[in-house]
Amino acid sequence: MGTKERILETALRLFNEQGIDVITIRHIAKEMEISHSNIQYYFKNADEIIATIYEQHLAALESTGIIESMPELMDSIKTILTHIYRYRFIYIYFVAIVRRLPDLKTFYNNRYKIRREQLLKTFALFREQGIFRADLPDHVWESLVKQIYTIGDFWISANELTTNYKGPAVVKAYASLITDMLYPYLTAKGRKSL
Amino acid sequence: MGTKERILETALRLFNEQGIDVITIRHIAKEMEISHSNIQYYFKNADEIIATIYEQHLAALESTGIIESMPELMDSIKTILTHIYRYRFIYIYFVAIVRRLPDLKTFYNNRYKIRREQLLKTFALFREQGIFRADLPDHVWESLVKQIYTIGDFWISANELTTNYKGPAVVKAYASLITDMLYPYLTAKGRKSL
DNA sequence: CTCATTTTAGTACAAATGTACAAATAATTT
DNA sequence: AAATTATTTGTACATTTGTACTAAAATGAG
Repeated sequence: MGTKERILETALRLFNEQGIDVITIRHIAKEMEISHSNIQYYFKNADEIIATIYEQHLAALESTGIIESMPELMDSIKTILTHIYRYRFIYIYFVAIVRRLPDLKTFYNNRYKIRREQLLKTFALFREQGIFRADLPDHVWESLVKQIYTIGDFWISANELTTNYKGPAVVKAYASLITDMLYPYLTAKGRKSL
Repeated sequence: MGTKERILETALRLFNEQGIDVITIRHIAKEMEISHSNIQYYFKNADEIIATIYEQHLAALESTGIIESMPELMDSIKTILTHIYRYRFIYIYFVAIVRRLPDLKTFYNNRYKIRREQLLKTFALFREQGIFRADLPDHVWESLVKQIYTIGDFWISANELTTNYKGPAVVKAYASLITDMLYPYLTAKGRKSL
């Protein structure tokens, strides 16, 4: 593994453990036992490291087309939550990061628009399949997408406020929270498919 | 208005506008056109100011007993969201703040426990009144409380990621998001009561 | 008015950080 | 082997911040 990759890995670990407000290039260098000038050779400053990690994360989340069944949806949710957990510092400092790096906001919004469409199509499909209720107005489904996104982006933070779950176990807990979230939208047939 | 109150007001404004990671005692002093030593006379450091503002906010949110009707619930939600908007920096930097000031976590958790009980009781009441569905398992209601809290704590952040709504208008938008959130839990009778 | 107390201002200093630059070392090419 | 390029280190400097301390100014009590 090259120096650049080791920098990114060490930075990710330190950001996750201690936060972007206390970790500087010098801390990362000390942890790696190299000079801070060496890191500067690859990244001008800490913000550039953060931006690179963020892009890595988004690339790993690359969307996989429209989801067509309930088990597929569950799988997708768990995969995404696992990725988010690995890059959890991003979500804990999300607003501070996009304020410092406005470009990332564009990335985020582009992705959001695509995912929103995909999710709405999945919901429509589930209604056709008789898994989801057909008696709910459109704005409720729109709101559901927003709810899922808000919780998807901030479950890590919510958990840290209460520290109910420690370590990777939190992924399982919040995957089932999202399952519960969908429960009242299911038809009798949908509930059986669970 | 005394100097101490003016410090707290100025700090709140600057924290909301620019964030706790960039605003120091010296910035607040410059904005107020007083010396930073003067602020130090009242608060040892910026963390003490943050803690004081947080306590003010929690005091303003003081819980009002169990909610017994749908309109009362809507009112309560709107009131709380308005308070949160006024103190929005807290929610944007929530995790960073409780990491720096672990005592606030205790405050938060005590409040959460009380509110959780109250909400569950309200839901039970609404089921008895035939407004809420009676066919949903307990864990779904537990999860609903968590969902409401997660969104309640992070709607400000979620909005800033997309910047859909600017200024106080955001309160209205997210109040109706929470209304939508409850929609699939309503019975036919409950839907009419809206 | 005088004295004591409270409030405000000014200054100074150490530590941390971002940034720049030159020198040394390692790796690669010719 | 010599020259070139890539990588790493050491150092230095300006700026910011937290913190401490002293002095000045304002306020209030007797």
